[in-house]
Amino acid sequence: MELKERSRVFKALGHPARLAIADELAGGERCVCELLELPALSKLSGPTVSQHLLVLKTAGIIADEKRGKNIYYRLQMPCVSRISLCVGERLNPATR
Amino acid sequence: MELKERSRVFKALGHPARLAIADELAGGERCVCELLELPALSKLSGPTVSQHLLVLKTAGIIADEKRGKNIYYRLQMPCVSRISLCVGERLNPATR
DNA sequence: GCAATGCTTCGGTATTTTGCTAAATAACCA
DNA sequence: TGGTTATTTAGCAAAATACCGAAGCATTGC
Repeated sequence: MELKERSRVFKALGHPARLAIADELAGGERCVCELLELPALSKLSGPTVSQHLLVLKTAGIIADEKRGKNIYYRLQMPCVSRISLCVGERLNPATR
Repeated sequence: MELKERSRVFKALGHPARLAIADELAGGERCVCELLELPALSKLSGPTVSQHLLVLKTAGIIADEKRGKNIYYRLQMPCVSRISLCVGERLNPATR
């Protein structure tokens, strides 16, 4: 049954908006308001982004913490950033 | 726009059947008939598995080659096997 | 040529996912 | 207290995905 669990992690990353969030959080924690500014997310409504955050959290990829008025998210599965790099390299080997 | 392309790779791996196929192909090339025998795929119909193979191929994860009566698939993105391992470790750190 | 095998493509339905607006909650400030 | 800001939850329509059976296409063996 761990196959299903493992695939849930990939599924969570399998959406441009969510991958953009993971990429951004690889650079350190961000509050939701900061994430909303990302070019890749700027066309989505607040609730939609919130929904994507929940998917990532449920998969165990990110964690949240409330501080004051804001909620901060951070990457909880550090290997995700390495993964993303590796896939990116494979995709356009010509660009290197 | 490479964000979308990269997320397509994750999306492709984000299904138990397809992840099982990728796992299996990490051990070397297999014909479709062999893949159909995998426990994780044994409950799916031939057409369905074929469909999953197409998704993986479209994402650039696997490649196929016809030899005689059979079609053989192989992993074209080797880093995928490493990725899968890394996620697996993260998921149940207790079991190690 | 004909039948059998291995796999894919087609057409359809059921389920899941995505994204929205409106409404709720929570913290802060005046 | 009442208003404002930051974010989530609820409910819903539209789009995408998953799955199947039937039909199609090569290739092989007789």
